[in-house]
Amino acid sequence: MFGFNNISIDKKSRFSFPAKYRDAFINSNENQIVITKDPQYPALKVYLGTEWDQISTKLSSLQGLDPVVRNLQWTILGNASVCDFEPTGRMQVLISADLKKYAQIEEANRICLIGMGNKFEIWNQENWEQRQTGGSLATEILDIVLPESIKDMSF
Amino acid sequence: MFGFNNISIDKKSRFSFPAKYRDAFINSNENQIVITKDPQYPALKVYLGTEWDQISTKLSSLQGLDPVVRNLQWTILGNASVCDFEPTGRMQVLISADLKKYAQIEEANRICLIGMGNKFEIWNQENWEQRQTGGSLATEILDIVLPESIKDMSF
DNA sequence: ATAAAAAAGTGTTATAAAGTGCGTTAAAAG
DNA sequence: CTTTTAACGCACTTTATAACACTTTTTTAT
Repeated sequence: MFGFNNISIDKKSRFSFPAKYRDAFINSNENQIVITKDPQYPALKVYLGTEWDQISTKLSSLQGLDPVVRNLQWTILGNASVCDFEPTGRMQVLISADLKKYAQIEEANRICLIGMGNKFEIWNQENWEQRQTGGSLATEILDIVLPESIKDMSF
Repeated sequence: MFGFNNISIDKKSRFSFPAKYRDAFINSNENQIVITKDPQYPALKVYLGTEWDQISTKLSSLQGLDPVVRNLQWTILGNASVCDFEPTGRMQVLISADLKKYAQIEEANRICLIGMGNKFEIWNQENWEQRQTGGSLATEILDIVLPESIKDMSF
């Protein structure tokens, strides 16, 4: 599940996964898709249900009294939108108004869906291009000092 | 049970859980909801009855001579409001005047209900936004030195 | 102490908005 | 040229919320 896709979102804020990923979804028996905020960039993360279960379980088990951990829990768990998903059907997923706003795709009728192996990212086209050509984005957050407990996690 | 929801509270201080959580409540056979104070932030914690039983049992069994433990017991146990809850019905819950005040949602007719997996948080919208964008809140309490006995608990 | 009034809590209904499903058309791929 | 995929439009369903009516509890005044 790799690669760049420029796809449309309809008036009700739905997009469909490109057909080329269908087999992969069917093979790993996915029936849920989870979209949430990227903790560093104005972009969205898209996890398959099986992957999400692992990440969310681990993240919610961490000691939430550490402010960095608590912030990650808020961002990732607190913004997760879980959608039922049929790999044999239209593979359509709704993006909530709140997540659209965060990724700055409120107005857009096109988004960039980037396959990153076990997850996807959703970007506003301009932000993606700027990021690719080395520019930085107004809202990005880079200087996080991570506590030991999450240094071995990848989101 | 994840995700961000901006929902209304009516004139009588009731809110209803979004319908998307209904199945989860039914599956875990919940018939009680507990709302209490968040020990660190001006926010509320919402536990399912089954989860509450575990947390409250464990917390009340701790040695109450440690001032930090005692404070947590007061805050969490001493402010808990237990509501009957029918997952198959309207899923409505009343927020007491006292808890509204603590979370600074006295005037507001909207709240943020944040699904964090096994629990929810309720925030006043402005506080939530400020917290998410890295700001700190006047009433938050961060520098708690935790006794060993609660380091493995997550509230 | 009792009655009246006010407040607090519970439940129902109506309606607008949001979300879902599916058929059709247009575009792309084989 | 045929088949598959992507995008669009429409109709239907579900959900959220405000408005209203009723019951119970608390407060106030006599």
